[in-house]
Amino acid sequence: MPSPRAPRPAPPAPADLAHPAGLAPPAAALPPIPALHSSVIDWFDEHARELPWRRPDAGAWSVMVSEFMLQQTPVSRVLPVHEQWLARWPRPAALAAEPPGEAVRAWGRLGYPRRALRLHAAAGAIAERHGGQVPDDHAALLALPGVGEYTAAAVASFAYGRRHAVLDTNVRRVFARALTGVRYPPTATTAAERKLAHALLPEDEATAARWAASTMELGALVCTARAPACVRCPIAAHCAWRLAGSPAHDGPPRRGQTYAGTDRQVRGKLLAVLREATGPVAQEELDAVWHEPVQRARALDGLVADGLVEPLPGGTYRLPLT
DNA sequence: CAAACGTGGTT
DNA sequence: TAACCAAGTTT
Repeated sequence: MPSPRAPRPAPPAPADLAHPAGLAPPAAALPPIPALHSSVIDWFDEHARELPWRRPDAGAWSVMVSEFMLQQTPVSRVLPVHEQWLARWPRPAALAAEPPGEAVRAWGRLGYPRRALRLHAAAGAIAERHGGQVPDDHAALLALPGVGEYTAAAVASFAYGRRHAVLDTNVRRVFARALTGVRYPPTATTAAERKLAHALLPEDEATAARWAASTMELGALVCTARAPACVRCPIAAHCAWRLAGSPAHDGPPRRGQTYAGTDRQVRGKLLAVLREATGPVAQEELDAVWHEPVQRARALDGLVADGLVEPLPGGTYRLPLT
């Protein structure tokens, strides 16, 4: 903790940073913030996975494609699709030159296919408004379709080394445990979390970018949701949650999303047929994927409304050409 | 701000 | 096996 007689304005005390919401203080003080940075970054230097979008020669487009694909989809399933995607569309303009349906088809079974549509639209915007170069500015990134607060910060930070708080589910969990002392972060990102993340950001731009990647990787590999591997954690000795005895999550139940029988499942089945088809698909073939006609029609209408499916005059359907 | 939005692996 | 979880965004 900084002395009250510090000769110059000291950075805010760790305990204050960690408890903007007035939660109980941790059982022990954190080390100086720079030491915390070093611990996690040093761990990252030794244990980071080698991923295609992290290679030195990976461009901003590769990073951006990975970020879209990784929105709610595990790395292991993204890897092969990302590789094919970059081989086929090495630059945004190449993707933009093709019909959106091709993006949806190439998306395969990654899930949430609207992301493919948005990535295609983002590529078009980049080609038209940014000279074909993925913007390095957070605000410009945020203006792109499918790019939210997290993705804008991630692309700016990982692709361009810019200084941004990158708050994904991994980082939020690491901060919740190590600094706030709770097992899980709130359901939605709060102002307190943003404040904490910004306060912890290293001053130096390159270090800040490294810190962002490091904390995210720590959450993905060690400080995992169900079974954190604290024995492998570089900051376990300082973790507020551990020091508090690793208390169980107290708030409301995490989240439960049933899938069977939902419109989402029906949409998935319909789109799977259209992805595999080479030409227009007859209504009857789509009817075969789901028995209940009302829900089936609602799902198909939804896909059309979302621009994922294009209805043709003859009562047939295909992935969108425009 | 809660709900919608895919898919598949793990516990 | 039902529930949980995975680098979120949009409405």
